[in-house]
Amino acid sequence: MENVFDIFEERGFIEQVTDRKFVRNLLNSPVTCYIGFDPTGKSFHAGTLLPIMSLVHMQAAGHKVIAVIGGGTGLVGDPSGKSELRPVMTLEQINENVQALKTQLSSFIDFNNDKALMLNNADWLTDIPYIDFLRDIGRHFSVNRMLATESYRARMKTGLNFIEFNYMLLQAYDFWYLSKHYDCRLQMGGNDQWGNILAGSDLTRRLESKSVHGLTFPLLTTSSGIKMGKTHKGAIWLDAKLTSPYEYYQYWINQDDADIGRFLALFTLLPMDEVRRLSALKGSDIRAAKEALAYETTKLCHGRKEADLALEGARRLFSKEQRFGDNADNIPTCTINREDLEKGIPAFILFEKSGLCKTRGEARRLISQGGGYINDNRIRTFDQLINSDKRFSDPILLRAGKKRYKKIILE
RNA sequence: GGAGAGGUUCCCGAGUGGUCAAAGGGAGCAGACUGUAAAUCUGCCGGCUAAGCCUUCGGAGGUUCGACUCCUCCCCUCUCCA
Repeated sequence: MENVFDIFEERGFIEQVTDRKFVRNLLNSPVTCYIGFDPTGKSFHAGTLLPIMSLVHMQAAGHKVIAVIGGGTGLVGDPSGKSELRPVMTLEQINENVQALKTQLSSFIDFNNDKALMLNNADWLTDIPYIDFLRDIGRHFSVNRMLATESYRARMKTGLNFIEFNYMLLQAYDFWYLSKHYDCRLQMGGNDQWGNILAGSDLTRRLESKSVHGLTFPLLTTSSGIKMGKTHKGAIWLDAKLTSPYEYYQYWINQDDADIGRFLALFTLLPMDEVRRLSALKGSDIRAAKEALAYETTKLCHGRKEADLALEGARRLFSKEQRFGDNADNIPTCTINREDLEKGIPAFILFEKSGLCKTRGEARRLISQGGGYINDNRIRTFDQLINSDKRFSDPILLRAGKKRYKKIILE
């Protein structure tokens, strides 16, 4: 079997490694590795997809993976890569999130027969006596060196409080704990975790005279510099209830040309030959590559059926010939009271009600500027009365701008 | 605890008694051009069926015809001193 390290390198997963040769060698035989995840939300989002994909590859290569949900560290809050203190979460919130994340992750990773583990670091972190911790763990950390790390240095201007300062020790403790109890030899994570990973590796060496390693992924931003997985509306969630498969598909198909090749390698499992072929496409042919990216990512996250639907729906809406038609698709919908519509609803109110615009003012602006469409006809005046007479065929399709659609269902 | 600086609309950041819903930039949205891309140009960018009205400038009070701008108290952040 091919060494995952090579797969990682080929697909662009690697930013830094503690010791390239050593780690590659280590991965020649089955190894246990871990990645920590924040329990800050009830769902993972596109920004956490990269580490998840790395676990998928690790597992496929026969390694044992541990996903650590930071139920304990979440109580403290990681300052890495953040400019401000994060709101401290309550234990209940975190526990709720941990549960949800567990189920979600299991659609990517096989947790059967201990092939993979999901642990909550609250289990070993929350009961440590403070004095013991200081004496056994704290003494191994040089404050001078900690202050020199990128993650802390960045915070020297804006401020860093003691609880955040401690985060590094807790994550280091995790790595040590996992190496001791699960023979975990490798920690992976985003590049903002580099300092924390090294801290864990140092601590383990000091405590156990054992060498454990780390590997980080590039911190993904899109070509335009925006953090991966965020849009103006907020995060792109992996949970279908928070981000529908249709929206998820749209998120991916709308990525920059410049990002497509990189994303195909990172976020799909297509063979690299195919990735290279798609990446080589030029001009408007790139759409084919984007479609592949959108389809494959949606399939991985939501399954083949949903991916097919999203693909069809998108094709129907965006193909020149027929903009809308039958209703067998999963375009976002909203329901409107039938009687209200019979009486007639001003267009801008309809746009606001449908959720296409946040406020009526926004809807007014949209329509006035020529961005409001109903069944593919531009609406002329913002307060044009929309009603259910023949001019508007039964499934009313609203469109805001070029690519945001909403289907109106009467009830 | 002492001294100083500061908290402005999504973010950065002007404003220091009326001309302020608040400069400028970024982000975002729309239009044109396109390929559901990028770049570019134009318009928009607190709420409200709006030439007007309403709610905002850390919080609570006060001075004033009138406050984001002045006074009082409180909360929070940063820098230096301990």
